[in-house]
Amino acid sequence: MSDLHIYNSLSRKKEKFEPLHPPFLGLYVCGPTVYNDVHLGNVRTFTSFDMIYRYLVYCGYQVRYVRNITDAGHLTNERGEGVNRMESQAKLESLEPMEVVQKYTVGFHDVCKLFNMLPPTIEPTATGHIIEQIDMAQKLIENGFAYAINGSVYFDVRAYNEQHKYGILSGRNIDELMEGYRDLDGQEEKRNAIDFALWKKASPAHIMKWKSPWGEGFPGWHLECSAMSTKYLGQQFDIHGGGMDLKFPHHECEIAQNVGVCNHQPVRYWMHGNMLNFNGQKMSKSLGNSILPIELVTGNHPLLDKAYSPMTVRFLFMQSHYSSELDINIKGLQDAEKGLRKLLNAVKYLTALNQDTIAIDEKTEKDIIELCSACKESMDDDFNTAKLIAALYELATHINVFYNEGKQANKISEATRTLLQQTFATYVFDVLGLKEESAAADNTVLDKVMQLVIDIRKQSRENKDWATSDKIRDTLKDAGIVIKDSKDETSYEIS
RNA sequence: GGUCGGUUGGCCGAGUGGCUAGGCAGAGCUCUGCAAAAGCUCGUACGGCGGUUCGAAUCCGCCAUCGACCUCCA
Repeated sequence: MSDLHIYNSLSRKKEKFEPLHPPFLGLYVCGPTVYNDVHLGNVRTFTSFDMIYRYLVYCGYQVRYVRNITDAGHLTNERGEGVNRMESQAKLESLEPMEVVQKYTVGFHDVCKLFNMLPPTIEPTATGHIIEQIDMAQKLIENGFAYAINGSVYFDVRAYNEQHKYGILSGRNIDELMEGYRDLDGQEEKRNAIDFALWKKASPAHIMKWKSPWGEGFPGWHLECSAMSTKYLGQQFDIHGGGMDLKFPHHECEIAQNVGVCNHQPVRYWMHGNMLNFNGQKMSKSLGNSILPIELVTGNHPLLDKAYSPMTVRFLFMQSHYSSELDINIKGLQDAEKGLRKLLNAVKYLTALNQDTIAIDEKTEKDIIELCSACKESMDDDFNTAKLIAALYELATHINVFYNEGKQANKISEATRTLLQQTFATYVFDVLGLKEESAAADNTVLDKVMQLVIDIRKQSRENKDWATSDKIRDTLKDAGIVIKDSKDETSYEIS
C-alpha cells in the first residue's frame, strides 16, 4: 500500500511499515491527564500524531485511532504519600472530581479543534474501563506477574524479568533500576521497589474509587492504556505513540503488562514525539516559560510580542521532524507566520490557474512531477514533514511563476497541472492539517466591499491620481489589509 | 552515577558516504507611478581532535558541550 518507513523506538531503527491486517490499521496514542490545562508542549505531541494519522489515512489505510483520556487520576508518586490528582485539584476549585475531568476534557477538545486536529475514532476514558483493568490485573496475578497485598495489587517486575526482559524499550536493566530505587522508602508493601501499582487501595476519604476483588480502590496509571489498547485494537496492534517522556516508565510498564497477559509484544511500532522547548529551555511552570495555547493565540504572555495564530504554530511544528527537539521562540514564530502565508497564497493562486495553449517546457514539467513525488517520498521517510515542506515551497515557486504569467499554466501538460493542483492542496490541507484563517476566506460581504474599493483605486490610478490611490492603500494597510498590484489586477490580503 | 539523544551558515531547520535541502533575515537585479507581492541571482555551514575510505557534515574512536529520562509529565 505504501513504502512507508517508520523509526521504531523499540528497535531503534527505521523499519519498513508492514501493517498486521491491511487495509486496517490500529493506532494508539497516550492522551492527556485532564486535571489541568494542556500546555503548548502537549499540543505539539498531539499535533504530530494528528499529522501521522492524517498521512496514514491519506495512504489509504482504514485507521482506528484510539487516544485515551486519563480521568481516573493517578498518584503523584508511588511512595505512600500519593495524592490523587483529580481530587487535589478538585479541592482547590471546590469541584467534584468529575467536574474537573469535564472541565479540562472540554478544554482539551477546544484546543484540539483550535489547532485543526482530527478527532480520534475512539476516545476512551480510564474511568469507563475499570472492569477491563481489574480483569487485566487478575490475569497478571494468575500468570504470576502480580500480587495482591493489603487491598492493592502490584506488578512483580522481578518475576516478570525472569521470563521476559524488563526494560527493552528504554534500554534500562533491572539491576541498575533496583540500585536507583534502593534508598527510597515508604514502599514496605512492595516485594521490590521497582514494582508498580496495578490497583491501589483507596483510603476512606477517597472519592474516586471502585469496587474490586481486592476491596475499594482505583487503577494504577499504566494499566489503563494496556487495557484500552487491548480492548479496541487487540492483543497486538500496529502503532503506539506518545511523548518521549512517557517512554519510561509508562510505556515500559505497558509492555510488561501486555506481555505478562498474552506472552507476546503488543505493539509493532513504537513512536515517540520529542519535547518542545521555549527560548532554549524546557517548558515548565517553575521556570515561568510554560505557555498555554490560549496565551499564544491571544498574545497575552510576557514572553510573547504579539498573538500568533494556531496555524502559524502548527506550521512551525511541521517545519521540524516530530522526533527532534524543537525550540520555539519569537523569531521562529515570525518566520513561520511569513512562510505559512507564502504557502497559503500559493494555494490561492493555484486554484485560479488556467490553461490555454500548451507549449510544454520539459524542464518545468519534469521538475514539477519530481517535486510531487518528493512529497510522498518525504512523508514515507518516517513522516518527514520538514522535507515535505521544502518540496512544497519549491512547488509554490512554480505556481507563483504561472500566476505571474497571467494565471496560465501553459508550460506544463494538463495532466501535470492536475497533479500539481491535487498534490499541493492535499498535502497542505489534508496531510499537514493547515487551513486558511484569514477573515477574507469566507467573508463574501467584505470581498464585495473590497472589490469596490479596489475598483475606485484603479480609476484613480488610471487618472494618475496617486494621492488618492496611495491614501486608499495606506489606510487599508493600517486596517491590516495589504493591497497588491500585479500587472493586470489588484488583490488584497488580510494580515 | 545510569540510560538515551543532540551539537549544521546571522536565525530556524532537513540531510547520514560523492549529487542545490527549504524557510526567515541580508545584498543585487527584474516587474512597477511609487510601494507591496512575486521572480531571478548571490554570500555564509556542518563542535574539536584523530581514524577508516579514492572520497566524510554523513561511518568509527576519543574529547568538549547541551539536553531529555531515571520521581508526575506530551
